[in-house]
Amino acid sequence: MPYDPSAFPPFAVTVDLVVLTVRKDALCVLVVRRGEPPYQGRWALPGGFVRDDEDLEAAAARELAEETGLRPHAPEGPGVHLEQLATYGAPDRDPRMRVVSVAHLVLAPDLPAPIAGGDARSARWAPTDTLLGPVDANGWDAEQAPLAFDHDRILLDGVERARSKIEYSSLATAFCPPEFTVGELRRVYEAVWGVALDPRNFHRKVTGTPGFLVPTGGTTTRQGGRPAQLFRAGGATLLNPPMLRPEI
Amino acid sequence: MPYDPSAFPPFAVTVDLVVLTVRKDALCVLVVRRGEPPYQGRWALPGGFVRDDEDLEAAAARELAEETGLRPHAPEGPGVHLEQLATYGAPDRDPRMRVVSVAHLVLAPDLPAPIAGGDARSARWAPTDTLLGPVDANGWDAEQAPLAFDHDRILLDGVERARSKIEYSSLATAFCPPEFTVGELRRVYEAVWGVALDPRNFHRKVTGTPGFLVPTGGTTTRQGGRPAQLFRAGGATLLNPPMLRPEI
DNA sequence: ACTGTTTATCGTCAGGGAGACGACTATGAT
DNA sequence: ATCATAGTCGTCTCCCTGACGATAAACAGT
Repeated sequence: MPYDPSAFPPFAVTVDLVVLTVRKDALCVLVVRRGEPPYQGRWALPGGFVRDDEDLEAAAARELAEETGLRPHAPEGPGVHLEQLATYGAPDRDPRMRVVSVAHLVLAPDLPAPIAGGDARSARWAPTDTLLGPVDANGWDAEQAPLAFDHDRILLDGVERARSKIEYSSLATAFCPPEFTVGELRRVYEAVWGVALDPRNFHRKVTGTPGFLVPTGGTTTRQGGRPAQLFRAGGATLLNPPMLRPEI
Repeated sequence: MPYDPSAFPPFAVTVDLVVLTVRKDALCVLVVRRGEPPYQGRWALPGGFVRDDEDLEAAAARELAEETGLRPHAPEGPGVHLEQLATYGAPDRDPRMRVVSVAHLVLAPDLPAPIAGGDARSARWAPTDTLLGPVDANGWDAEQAPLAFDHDRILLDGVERARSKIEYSSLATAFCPPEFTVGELRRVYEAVWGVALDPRNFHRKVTGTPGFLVPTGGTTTRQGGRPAQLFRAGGATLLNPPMLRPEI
């Protein structure tokens, strides 16, 4: 068909962020409170419009920096991991106009300050299990009500992506500080999967996979008990054979 | 920020299709020849604009029907499989305007007719290896030149998605007719992965996985040799433990 | 009819990895 | 000193996989 600007409908394109971290042995997501309609007062995933001259991933990185002050690193480098998740474009997902949102997934280590940087909107870390399973609870706290728009679905997809990716990649280290112990890494897996893992078998698995962990020489007792060796993430990005997620 | 239509730039949103099939023991992709600039005369992935009231997946299904006459089935049902692949939105990916394309992946069984339905554009099945590795060849046939726009990248991502998904899901059956033999299924894996698999171990694996294959009772000799049992896809969608892709 | 070829299918065996779990070590808390 | 906590090393068994031999059932050609 010939080029005709009237031949296609205009869309708004946004990026939404599923920023996950592990805090106090729980998988948490960054949510912001909406200041205006629709869904005023409800929690939502952070996000914003893609600019005219901006790539999708650049827009996601910009929004991330605006909300958290974090900057994504190169793939698999230590620190924040950013990847495209999926795109959501149901015609009625935003009542104001036709919006297509390219969701991105961010995995970050536990941040000391609640949220650095950020704009005027209030933001917080919300445990994903209270957001994803609120229907099971008897009372329905407005604080725990579903997220705005279709963000519940986006969050669910993001959590499921994280759960499956740590099986066969070394991405779980993205939830850890630059130096971490085997036990801390195990608690990441346990928080993301919501299961208990055998410390001895886990230790054998991760220390026996070449290139996964590199000992730094130091030790720490920050978890109590016997001092544990400190490691940093090795160069390996793929875990083969994968870490097995226990049957439910 | 308050709602202001001038606050966001307008985008065109399209869907592009990576339609894969296995023909003559080779992984092939559906490509169409472009009739107008840019990239006039070059091969490209089929696709088109998302309509104003149309969901993304519905747009992909519509384009698929227009190009091939195929209709996607429910997930994992026998027949055509359709899923969202990724979204591509570099500012300069289309010289005419700002276009964000939501690519979808389609896995189809070998179709008897080259392309049924379809519009005026010429279409064909192209082996993916000649499209993805043309730089290695000494001569550079225009027929084998890279695809238009960023479709080479999209194709690469689609092939990689297919390669990894048949590891841990029963999706390889989407490349097979409703009834198929173990050998035919093995040739699908061999074509998609580009490796040779041991027929005996493959047979043990697929017939020993509960819910993967259901015998229909019939046999066939369409591949020559001893008659083989016919199966159809069982209800299982996940393969656990996964089919192991041989090391390179 | 016999032989070779092709494909399907069953069986055997050795090695690797994972689950289950015992044992020991090195800290801090009481 | 004793206990609780967490880390680390070993062992044993089971299951899965890779490698590969052997048999079965069709067809093609002589």
